[in-house]
Amino acid sequence: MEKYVKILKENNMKITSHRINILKYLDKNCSHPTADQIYVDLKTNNPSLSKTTVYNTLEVLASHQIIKAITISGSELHYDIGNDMHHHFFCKKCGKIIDIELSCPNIKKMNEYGHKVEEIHGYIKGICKKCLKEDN
Amino acid sequence: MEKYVKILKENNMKITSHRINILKYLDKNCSHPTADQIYVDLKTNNPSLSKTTVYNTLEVLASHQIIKAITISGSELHYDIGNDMHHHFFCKKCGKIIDIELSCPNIKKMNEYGHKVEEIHGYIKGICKKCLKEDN
DNA sequence: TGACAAATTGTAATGATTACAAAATTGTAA
DNA sequence: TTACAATTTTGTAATCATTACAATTTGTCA
Repeated sequence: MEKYVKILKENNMKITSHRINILKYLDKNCSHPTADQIYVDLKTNNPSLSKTTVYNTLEVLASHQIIKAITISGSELHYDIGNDMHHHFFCKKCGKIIDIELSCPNIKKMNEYGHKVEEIHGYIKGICKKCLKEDN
Repeated sequence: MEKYVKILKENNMKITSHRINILKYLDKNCSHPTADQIYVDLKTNNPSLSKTTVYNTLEVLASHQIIKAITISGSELHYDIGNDMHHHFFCKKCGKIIDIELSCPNIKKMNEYGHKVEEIHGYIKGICKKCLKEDN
């Protein structure tokens, strides 16, 4: 059984080609795409795809914690297939989102607050290495 | 010289009553307000205030690092007057944003990446203590 | 005070996301 | 396989936060 079918089955979601394609897209593209980027890219090979379906699918996948909505840019959501825990860097100049392999040991202390923790996001903003160079 | 006037002066910003009021509002209300909340609350005593002015002012204050735009909710920006470094908890049920006094020691490692770091955001999402209780 | 740059205003536009109802598809049970 | 209920998909219209813009007003400094 295909990897993505398995994921959907495990989460009691019906198997549809759009869902498989979106999952596969997120898995293969580590580029933190937006809903629109996913829509445009998949639309070429799946002309029947509707943008609402992309939004619906991302919403249901996120609610099952299969993917994660990244709010770093502040203007639109980006999506990440949540394999390992990592942080994100956002370049204020070029808008690129770069993975940062840092883990915060203090997160365990969150339990003391009494809230139920479901997601942890570490966002760092500034100017990326590449843009810094180009500024000279 | 008043505290807020001083902040504006230090940043070469013209002194206007709207700017002082918005700064004061953010300083007194540790509630992480949105632009709209600030607008509605200040409008009552300052009928001439325009919503665009609130957006402009928040934008320029943030660009001077006097305040910080919090992107935790994903749908609208909240603002924090950045005194000390702290993280934020977002309740997915009631939408409240709660300050979390945690600091991540690993952040120093960010220098190794070569990016210029300007802001650090730690977001934790889940269900807050209060909503957990009410669910029973 | 006068001049000029910067700030403010109100309205119109933008852009991401959501609401909704009709049509299509999936999974299941006979 | 067939039939049916529940879920998914579609396309369009609405929503809501934010931005663009041009006219007007205000702050600052000589």
